Amino acid sequence: MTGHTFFEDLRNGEITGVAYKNLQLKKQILSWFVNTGNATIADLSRELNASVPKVGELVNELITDGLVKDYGKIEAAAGRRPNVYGLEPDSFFFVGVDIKQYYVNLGLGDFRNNLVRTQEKVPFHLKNTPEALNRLCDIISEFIETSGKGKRKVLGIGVNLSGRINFKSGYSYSFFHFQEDPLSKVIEQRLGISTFLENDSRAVAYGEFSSGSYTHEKNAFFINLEHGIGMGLLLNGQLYYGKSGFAGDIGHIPVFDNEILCHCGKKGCLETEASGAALTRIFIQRIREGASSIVAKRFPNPGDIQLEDILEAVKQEDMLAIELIAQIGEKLGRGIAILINILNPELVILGGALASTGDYIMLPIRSAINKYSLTLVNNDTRLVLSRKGEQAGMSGACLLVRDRLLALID
Amino acid sequence: MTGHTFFEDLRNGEITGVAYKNLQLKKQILSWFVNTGNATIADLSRELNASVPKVGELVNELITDGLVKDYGKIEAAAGRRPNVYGLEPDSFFFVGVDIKQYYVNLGLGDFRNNLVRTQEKVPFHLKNTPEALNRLCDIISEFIETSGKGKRKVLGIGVNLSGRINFKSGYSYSFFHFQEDPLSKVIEQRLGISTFLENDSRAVAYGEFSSGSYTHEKNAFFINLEHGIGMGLLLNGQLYYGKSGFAGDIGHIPVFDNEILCHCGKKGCLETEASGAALTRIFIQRIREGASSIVAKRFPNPGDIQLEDILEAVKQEDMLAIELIAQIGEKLGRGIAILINILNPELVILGGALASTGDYIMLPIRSAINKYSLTLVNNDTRLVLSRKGEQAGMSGACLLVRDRLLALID
DNA sequence: AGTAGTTAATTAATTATTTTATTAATTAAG
DNA sequence: CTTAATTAATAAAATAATTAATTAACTACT
Repeated sequence: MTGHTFFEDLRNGEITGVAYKNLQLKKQILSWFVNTGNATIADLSRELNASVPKVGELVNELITDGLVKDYGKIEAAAGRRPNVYGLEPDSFFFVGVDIKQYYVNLGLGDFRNNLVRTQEKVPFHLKNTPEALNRLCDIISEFIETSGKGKRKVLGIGVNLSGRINFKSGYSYSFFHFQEDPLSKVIEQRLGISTFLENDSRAVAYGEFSSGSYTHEKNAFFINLEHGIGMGLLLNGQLYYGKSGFAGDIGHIPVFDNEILCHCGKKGCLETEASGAALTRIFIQRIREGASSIVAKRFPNPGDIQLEDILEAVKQEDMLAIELIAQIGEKLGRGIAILINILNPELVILGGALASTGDYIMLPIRSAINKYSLTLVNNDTRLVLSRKGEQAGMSGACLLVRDRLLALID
Repeated sequence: MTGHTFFEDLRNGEITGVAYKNLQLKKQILSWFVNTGNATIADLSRELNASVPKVGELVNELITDGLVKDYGKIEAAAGRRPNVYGLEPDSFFFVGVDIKQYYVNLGLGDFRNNLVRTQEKVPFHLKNTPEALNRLCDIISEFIETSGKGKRKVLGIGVNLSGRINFKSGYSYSFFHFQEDPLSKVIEQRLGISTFLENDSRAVAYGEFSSGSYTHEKNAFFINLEHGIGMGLLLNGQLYYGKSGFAGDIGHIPVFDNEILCHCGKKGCLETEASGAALTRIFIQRIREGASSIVAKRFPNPGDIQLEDILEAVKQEDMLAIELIAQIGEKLGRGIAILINILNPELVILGGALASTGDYIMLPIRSAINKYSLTLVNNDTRLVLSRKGEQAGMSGACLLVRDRLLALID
């Protein structure tokens, strides 16, 4: 016993020798609780290759720090019943902020990946101005104050932003890059709480991968189908960033021989024909060419039609919308087939607004994958729709902050 | 001191407690020597967070086992000079077998990644028959016997084979899959030495990544340009396999809208227009259409022209060959641009037969990458030519066996 | 050349951890 | 209802590791 708390030790870079090893073992214990769930002293001792008294001592210290809880005795086939231990959900909390184009979702997550409070679709217009940044900070600040847990109980804030993000430096290259300091530091100073920035698709991906059904998968994609196309990659069981954190940019891979200029400045990007933006563009064009659709009736000016309207129309079985979403799916499938051939994943999760059309987009994607990727490889790959929807963004942001602060990931 | 050698402990799965921890620390010490080079006791103690006496004890045990060597004292700015320790090259050896279409390269590698003996271009025709397998075993067996080191000194054999390989099970899906047992086991039983199978491009990639210049890179591709296109991926500092070991299949990603049937059964594969095979096909076709080339003179029947002849012609500045290799490069570059966008690597190494044409293929690739991938992302990426050539295959095979047997990788 | 200042290696002392033994808690069988 | 069997938790003993102290080896400066 050093008398220092887990977090004090963690922040102390000078820690060596016995204290260092104890800290490492504590991290392993917490990591086990996070990834595998509750466990007995005997379980931990066996799995982490440490003696029972040692594990018992460290677990007790973690209980003293408020991070771990004794969940009481459990059933046993025979013999004395063991106590199980696990994370203490009420010890500390994390705030996940999921920034969309026209609104923000905020979630307060506990240690065990439950969103104890959420505030969805808070009006906010994502613009690259100091005013928008101020407004964002105010929204987060008010959310924390009204959450009733007290600011000191909030260990960290995770912010999901679209575009290229370098999470290590905390810089955003697409929004709020008008000051010298990295964005994460700016928010941190405004709110007085540790803040981590993350690419939105990657954060959602982390939420999906860490939640329930998919914790055993080691190599997976999460494909975020909104106006643009984003992706989060799980490779060898780790979130993959690439050299500067720009990995996963599937939207701008050159796969078409078209002349459509993408907003990235290049031609032939996947996004030009297989994104929500492309769907909207093509839909409006077809309406203007005289195609019939239930959407057309509601909009005297076809230019006013939004992506949401088209997706709504799919659900109402509008023929034009269904036809076009299938086309988009077919093209997306070709892009995904490329990835499957290269990375041989076990799981592909489709999420984002377009994924809400269910089989209408999923089946064309599946058939394109079968057509364009090698059977031996794509047989390994399960294709599923996200079932978490908007939750995944907030939850992923909270999880990333938790796991970074506990130094379970780097 | 348990009295057991490192390898005995390693094989003993039942090992627990103190002995287990000592074994782990020994692995870390060896790993340090492998990846970072020689070190003093003090260095190791600092880096591995273990005390000086403990490290000293374990290093001495490793010396007793013959794995580690005392390299004597080194210079120091002040104070008593430390002894440095490192791998003992002569303790054990590994055999790397690089199987090509019409020949085999064999190399005997020591603990420090030196090929102490090689036997290149041993005639061998890669066919999917028991006879070919027998001949292969004979070749390996003779190489070991004539190497002069004694069979007992050979710790393992690494075999590189093209096509899809599952290294964990030891199965090959493209060659020698006519028996029930995995191929690695068959060879192992024939020769009496532990054998590991690996995809050829991945093995070469490992050789390149582990050798000298590129040990600091964490995310890199090695692209193997032969008749087909293969790739080895290093992601987050680890060789990447995907779910079943099929990752890296860049040759069959669908990027063209052509009608050329690939040998994989699909259309539009990158290989159909951007491989050595495509180069040969197009070259012959152009000759038949009446194009002039120095190669044409040597072959009354254009159908007899081989890839090697065309590559030779490039070096002699044959205009047709140069024109076509640039075309191939441009198309390859587009495929590589896709990968760069998705994986944001820091290094791309071009290897294989086509890479021997140097700038003739490299420059078109580079310009296509600039054209098709995002500047922010491709600025991170260094594109280089392999300088190891045929050596990389043998060396990579040896390294993979070494690191697997030392349990440095899994 | 001698000495102060450094750093390595070794040894001794101390601290920490694991192992073993013991006690406690529980189930199932007789 | 008692006892044997089983497993957990705790305590004591034995072992092992670290830390601190010492000695050794070397440099540079006076």
